[in-house]
Amino acid sequence: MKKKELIEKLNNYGLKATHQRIAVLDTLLKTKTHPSAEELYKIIVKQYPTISLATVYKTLDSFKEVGLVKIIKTDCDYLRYDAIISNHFHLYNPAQNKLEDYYDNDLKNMIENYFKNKKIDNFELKEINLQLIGDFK
Amino acid sequence: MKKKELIEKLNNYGLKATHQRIAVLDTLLKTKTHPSAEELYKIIVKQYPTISLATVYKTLDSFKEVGLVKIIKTDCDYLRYDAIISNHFHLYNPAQNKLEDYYDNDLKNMIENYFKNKKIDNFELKEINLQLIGDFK
DNA sequence: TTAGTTGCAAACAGTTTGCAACGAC
DNA sequence: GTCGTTGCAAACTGTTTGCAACTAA
Repeated sequence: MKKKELIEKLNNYGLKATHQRIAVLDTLLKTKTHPSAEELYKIIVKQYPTISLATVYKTLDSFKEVGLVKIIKTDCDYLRYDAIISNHFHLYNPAQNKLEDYYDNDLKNMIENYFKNKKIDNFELKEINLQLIGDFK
Repeated sequence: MKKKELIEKLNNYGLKATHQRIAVLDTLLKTKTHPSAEELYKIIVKQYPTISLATVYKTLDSFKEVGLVKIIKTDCDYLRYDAIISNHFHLYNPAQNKLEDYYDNDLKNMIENYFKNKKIDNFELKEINLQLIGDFK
């Protein structure tokens, strides 16, 4: 994504387009591993040596607040971030600590249809959070 | 569950039946809210004033190692524990931080059948981790 | 110009660890 | 008696915060 587009995206979400935010958003969009704040920081600091880890945290928190990213929790002991593109699931392997996106509209539709017919007592479903645990081959 | 049964259960899983472990297992089985280590500690310490928080952590970790409990991660910033009884899903509300078991064999079978026919490329599915996010009424 | 953002260092929360005393087997 | 477990305090890790300096709009 070009710098101009990144700025536009930030503005669309009501955020000032600072260098730091542009760098974080750019890096997060480019990184497919669902990185932690620290991982993002280590990548960004190479191009942008004055950025601080706290800023990465604050930036990710702002992004989360406006809905630009989601937090993913896995078995590992830090938060991972997911730049939101569309509704999807995750594949995860605890031993490798590897997390991948999994797009499957059939599965998504199947589950959504299931809950159109079947209502859960005393619960109004808003969102489905599905992690598929297994081994990458 | 009676004390005798608790001891038996611990032994079956290869664990020495100490007072502390009996208390933690007993409390965890009785508590339906999927408590954190600290919550369990606060309950147990009333009956057993000398137990320490570190012991609760160590105990829960032993339980996890042998497969007596599972860790559940939600939006909240501590770990919650689930005494394993059978395969089930979870309902979760982030605002209330409320987590409930959700048993639904139809849903479970539907998803399992789906993956009998549809294989994921380069991934061998072992386990399904499903959280239903929404509002309790 | 100014309200919001950054960077630093210090604080924080939940969890883990080292180790001497203890207890289950 | 032995070896694993406990309890304490201290350490650790990831994350958050307070605040003065800075900067995008």
